[in-house]
Amino acid sequence: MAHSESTQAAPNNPRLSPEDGRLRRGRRSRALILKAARELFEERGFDEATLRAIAERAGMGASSIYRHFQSKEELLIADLDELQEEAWRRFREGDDRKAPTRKRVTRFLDAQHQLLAEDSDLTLIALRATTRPGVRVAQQVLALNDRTIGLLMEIMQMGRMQSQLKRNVDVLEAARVVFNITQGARIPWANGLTDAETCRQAIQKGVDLLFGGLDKSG
Amino acid sequence: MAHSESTQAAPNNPRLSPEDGRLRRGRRSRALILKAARELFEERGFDEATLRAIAERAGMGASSIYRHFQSKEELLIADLDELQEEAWRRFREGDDRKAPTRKRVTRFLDAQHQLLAEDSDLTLIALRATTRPGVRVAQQVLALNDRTIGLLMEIMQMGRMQSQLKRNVDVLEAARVVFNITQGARIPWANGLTDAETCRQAIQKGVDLLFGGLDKSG
DNA sequence: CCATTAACGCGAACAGGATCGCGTATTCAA
DNA sequence: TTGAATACGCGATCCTGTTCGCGTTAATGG
Repeated sequence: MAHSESTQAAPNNPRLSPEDGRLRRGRRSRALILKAARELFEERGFDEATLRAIAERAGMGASSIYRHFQSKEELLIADLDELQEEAWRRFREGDDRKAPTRKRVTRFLDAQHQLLAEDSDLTLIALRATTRPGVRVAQQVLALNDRTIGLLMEIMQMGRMQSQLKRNVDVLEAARVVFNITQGARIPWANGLTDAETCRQAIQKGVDLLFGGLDKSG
Repeated sequence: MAHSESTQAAPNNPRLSPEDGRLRRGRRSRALILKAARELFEERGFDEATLRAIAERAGMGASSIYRHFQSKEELLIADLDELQEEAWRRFREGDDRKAPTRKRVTRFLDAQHQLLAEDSDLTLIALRATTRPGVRVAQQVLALNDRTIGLLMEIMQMGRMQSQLKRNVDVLEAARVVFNITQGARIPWANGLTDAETCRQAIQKGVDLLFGGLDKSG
């Protein structure tokens, strides 16, 4: 009585062994759902992929999906999570911590862009998700974004300590600006108004402007 | 035969006088719908305001709304349009064309913020709308955004000609960055994670960073 | 007058995301 | 063995944005 924290989905009973038969079946179902969802998102796009179709391909009823996910969008951000990890991994391998800060930032953004460019849907839905306050998926995406911002901040913090950047810059705010530049640049792309390369260049230009500044140096 | 351009909504028969009784009734209905929609958005928020409730308050059936608007979101961007006009108006009156560019930009952004701060829903839905490619409302919002970017560009172009800004800055790209800073800063606010003043300051800080640059000047 | 043509309005129906209540399977404790 | 607890699965149902087909109203032209 009186413990209905989350609406449902995602069991969290500490007394249950991870090898519990119920949980194992659950994990398998979850995997099947994700697989089906990814395939259908790829084939038809997010909005055209019906939950009922996903469920059918996963071999279950539509309502069962809600045992494992709280919303359709969560099926996507599961991917987003992995994709970000991958972007960071690619960035870190081959990263030169002594390279110019601007270069390091660009390298990270390129790695991220390369991955996102393969799936404009993901970008779009992630953005859309943040426009639904109260829904859990919004907070999940915002948390992911914060992690990205954190990484950018880390890079710039290092640059500031090496006196590559002005001493008084607020690295957190700077990281946010960089992030917002990327987000903004992706909207026209995800809407089919520009291609991936143009999007990449827009990000590049924006970052260059930020680093160089607009004011005539005096 | 074969002329179904728009799905429907918005008559455009040049042979009809604007004083045509049908059109007049239509305009009245449109106004009633907008009034009801604004009230309900205000009272319950966008997502909680049902089309059926809006229609009821407007004194008609829900489906009739689609004679005048193509989607629920269009009920909002009608406001967005006016709000932007108002922001520009407020900015222009009392604008000093010889003031420092950074100051002028800030003034405009403050004027805009002051209006948007009254209605976080509007901000959120406008953003959400741009994540729905193909739907007309997306293009409408993108067009409005472009107009804002255009105004910012205008301001900065003037600053560049007065040698306040570096000669080689891409003012269009700079304007986009400024715009993206504002958009990004509003997301946490619209999600209830920060208050309006924090949002304003974030925009302020971001713009300052952009103008000043991150690189240690050399 | 009457036929034609639009713009309007409406109730019914559709579609798809999400919820509910109930039944099943698995585990553990007594 | 039995009973409680818990994770799962499912069909029915709800909710709401949107579409459809039909009837109504107002102007136009012969």
